Amino acid sequence: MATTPAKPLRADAERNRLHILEAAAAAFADGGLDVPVAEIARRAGVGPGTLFRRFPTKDDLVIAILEQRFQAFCEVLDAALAQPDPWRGFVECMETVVAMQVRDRGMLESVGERFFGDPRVRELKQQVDPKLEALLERVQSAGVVRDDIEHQDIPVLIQAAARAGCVMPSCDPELSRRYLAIMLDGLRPAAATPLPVSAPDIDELERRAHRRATAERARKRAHGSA
Amino acid sequence: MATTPAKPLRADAERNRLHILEAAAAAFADGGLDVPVAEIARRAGVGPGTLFRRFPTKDDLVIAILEQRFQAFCEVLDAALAQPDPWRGFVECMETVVAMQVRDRGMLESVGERFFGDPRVRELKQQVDPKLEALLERVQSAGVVRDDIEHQDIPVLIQAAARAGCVMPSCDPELSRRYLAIMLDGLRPAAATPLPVSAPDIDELERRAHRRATAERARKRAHGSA
DNA sequence: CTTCAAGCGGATCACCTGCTCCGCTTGCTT
DNA sequence: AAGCAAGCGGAGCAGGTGATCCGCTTGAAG
Repeated sequence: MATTPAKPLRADAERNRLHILEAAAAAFADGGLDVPVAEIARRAGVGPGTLFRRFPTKDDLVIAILEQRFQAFCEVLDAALAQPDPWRGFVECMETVVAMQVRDRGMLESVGERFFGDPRVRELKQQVDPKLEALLERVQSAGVVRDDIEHQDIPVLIQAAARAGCVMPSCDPELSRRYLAIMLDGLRPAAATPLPVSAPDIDELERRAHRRATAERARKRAHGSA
Repeated sequence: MATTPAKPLRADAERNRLHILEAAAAAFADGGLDVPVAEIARRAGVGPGTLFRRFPTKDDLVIAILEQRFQAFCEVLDAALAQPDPWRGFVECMETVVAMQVRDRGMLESVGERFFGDPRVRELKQQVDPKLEALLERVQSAGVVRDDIEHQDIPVLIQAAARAGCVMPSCDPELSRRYLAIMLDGLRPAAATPLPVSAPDIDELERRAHRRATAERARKRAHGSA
């Protein structure tokens, strides 16, 4: 999909593209999305000009990295669905994904914060959603997860657990397992007190976020030209 | 403590100081810590110069606001401890504090992220810690919260729940109640599967964070002068 | 009322960051 | 080997932000 749809890149250019992607993935993972583009270019051994010809915007670069991450997410979900024991599959999936997020500050910041509502990210999510629904349906049918959980809750809980293990600069995957365990216990039918609020309408939230972002951008342009 | 220890401020200056604090509290609450200082000054109806004379650094301003917030937190804890039913006191306290955090993006970002490890914030936390321990001790003695929870877990869970309701730009206090409810269910003794990881040593994490921040600052100065 | 230091605020600096431009280089084609 | 377009990279631009400086204003003490 992202691989050379029209014109085959020159050999050295393609090599550079890969270097950039590699450097960006590493930089975002341990520095978050705030790492300067110049540093990514330096790490990749190219000039800023080269980077920006390939990825005209910093956002484009982030999205490219996110595509990789979502693909990994998909694979984890498939593995979970292949597990014979629904509960074990579910738990292992949650643990793996949480660990992935903790190790990747960029992912953490982008999906839930800065790129929430971005159309390209929404598309990536839609690719994951059905698998998520299947995973939840399976554990609920087996009676090992309470019925008032909905599939939109899962990513929220994943992010919450990941963040809990990320009390700032020392992100600790181990620690997040502790809080994930508490949340998982809260998902069992035994403990369930009825939930006080219904699950979020993610679509609506995303639309709102996107509208707001667009409006903000428009406001800034207007400010500039006025 | 922060109130005029040495020299009484001139009347108009004191008035301005209060305006600044008010404006900063509002701005941080709904814009996060990234709001430009200039905008706070504008909202307060003063010039940037005035603001920086009173609060020489943006950080100083943030800390001043945090002092207020922590005091409010203390009051909520006292109220919870006054509740005759331990569990109800605990739950109401958690719900209130989570709601406070959701409504105040600045608090959310500062305590767990940007100011984690800051000595002044640590001091504020120490003022809250004993109350937190008492609150937890009470529910555990009553047998309504599992025993393998430790007091350091509480702020982490609060932050996690608050963040869960903050899927970016539309922070929704209602939504965070849903996820807090799940976590609270996970705290009941009934559901408890043994926790896989021990509670964080917050002190150690804070020391590490502070050391890292100091090192980073030193690195930048060196870069500047070299 | 006079006086004067404390206070004010905006122009300005220093710096950082995303992004662009353009003269030079380099891989592919014939 | 030669020619040329695709590619390169660094100098530099635009804009935004924290912080400062300095000439003017104003509250309050005598």
